[in-house]
Amino acid sequence: MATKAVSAGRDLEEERTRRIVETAVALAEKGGFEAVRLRDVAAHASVALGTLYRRFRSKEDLLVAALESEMQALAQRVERRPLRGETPLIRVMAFFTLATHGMIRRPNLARALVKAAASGDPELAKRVAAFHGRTEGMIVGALLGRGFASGPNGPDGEFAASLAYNLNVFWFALMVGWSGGLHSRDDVIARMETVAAMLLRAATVGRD
Amino acid sequence: MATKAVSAGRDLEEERTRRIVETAVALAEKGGFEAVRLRDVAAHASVALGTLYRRFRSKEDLLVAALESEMQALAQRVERRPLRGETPLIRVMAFFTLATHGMIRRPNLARALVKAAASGDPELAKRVAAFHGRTEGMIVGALLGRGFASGPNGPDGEFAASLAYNLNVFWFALMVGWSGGLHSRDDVIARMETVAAMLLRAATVGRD
DNA sequence: GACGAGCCTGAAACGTGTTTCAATCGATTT
DNA sequence: AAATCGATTGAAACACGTTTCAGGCTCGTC
Repeated sequence: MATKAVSAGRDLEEERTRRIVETAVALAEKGGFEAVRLRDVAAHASVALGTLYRRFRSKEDLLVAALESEMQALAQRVERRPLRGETPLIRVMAFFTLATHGMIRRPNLARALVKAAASGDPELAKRVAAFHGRTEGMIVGALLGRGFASGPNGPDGEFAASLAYNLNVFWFALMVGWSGGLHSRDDVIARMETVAAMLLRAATVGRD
Repeated sequence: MATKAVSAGRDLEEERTRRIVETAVALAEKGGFEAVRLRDVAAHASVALGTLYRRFRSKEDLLVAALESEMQALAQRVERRPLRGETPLIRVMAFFTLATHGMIRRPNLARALVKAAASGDPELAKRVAAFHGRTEGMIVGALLGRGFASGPNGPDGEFAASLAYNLNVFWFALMVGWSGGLHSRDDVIARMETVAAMLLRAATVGRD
């Protein structure tokens, strides 16, 4: 039967792809961006170099795929244990603290992923934007947690989305700065809190 | 006399360095990051490849030097024609509009410079931080323009510096996004205005 | 004017991302 | 079982950033 064979083939392909991404993550974890040598990735994943290039346009492409996979893990963690807290600021900061720790726990990997995400390739930027969208969804969730969405001064959904976008952009920039050694993990969180507090204050004050 | 000869030597070195950077800018303007092939740069600047590498650690290093030179041009323009406007928001936006147009006027060059600035090399990040500092100085100047520095609700210098830092970080992130084709020039300016308005509102409201 | 130090040059070589290609393999069709 | 078609392989080649080095040049010193 055709379907069976085809889907078996797909499984094989997916299996291979998964192995390639996993290998890339493992190498990046050890030695960062430069340590992800595509010949090594291919060898460790037991595929030929050509196969790797059939799945991924470039090294950055591969690392963006790794980023997507990592972000999905974060999303699952957030889903399983929703962000608690009395105020939107507390909930939002719970999210960014989680995200920051999640990235920085494996610094070499994080730096490699950030570098790939900031590569400037338009094709990749679209995909980066796509998962930014998912991240923003989580931020909106944190913003609109209980007792905020329908409050008299609370931002509505559309406004929360814009806020989430801005917070997300800011966080990404802080990660780029951290990646270059400009500031520490605590700096990232502290700055994030300052800005989040200001944006939220402006949001609640200005919308009577 | 030793001094004379040494300074003559320095002049020659500086002349060569300047020519190298200028060539890099010219090539980047035409074809972006990849078009800056160091063999070509060396040839067009009439130096050997080894000489180029004596002055610059890497391709990114060279482009960061170009970025510094471009930013100095911006600083001079701001100095010559100070930013006018009734409110801090208007003045700050005048600055960011100028800066954004200045970068985006030569898109290929801008993309190349952004990529170099976001490369993640700690050595370069320090230098990028240094000119971020100068940029922040200009932003503080815009914030504290007449009628704001000593007003009853106005931020003092230290607070303005923190604000400037955050605005600058945000602008940089928007440029990275623009660089990948995520948003247009007008998007950058509109988003910048939204965030600047919110941060300034929070600043004035929260400091009675 | 000879000497020495440091810089410059030209060229080769190396590493790694990326491309290419003929031979092979595996699954499907006939 | 033979033919077919796309994917995989292994290996070579190419491009470009980066390093290295031997020889030559410039400039200040003696």
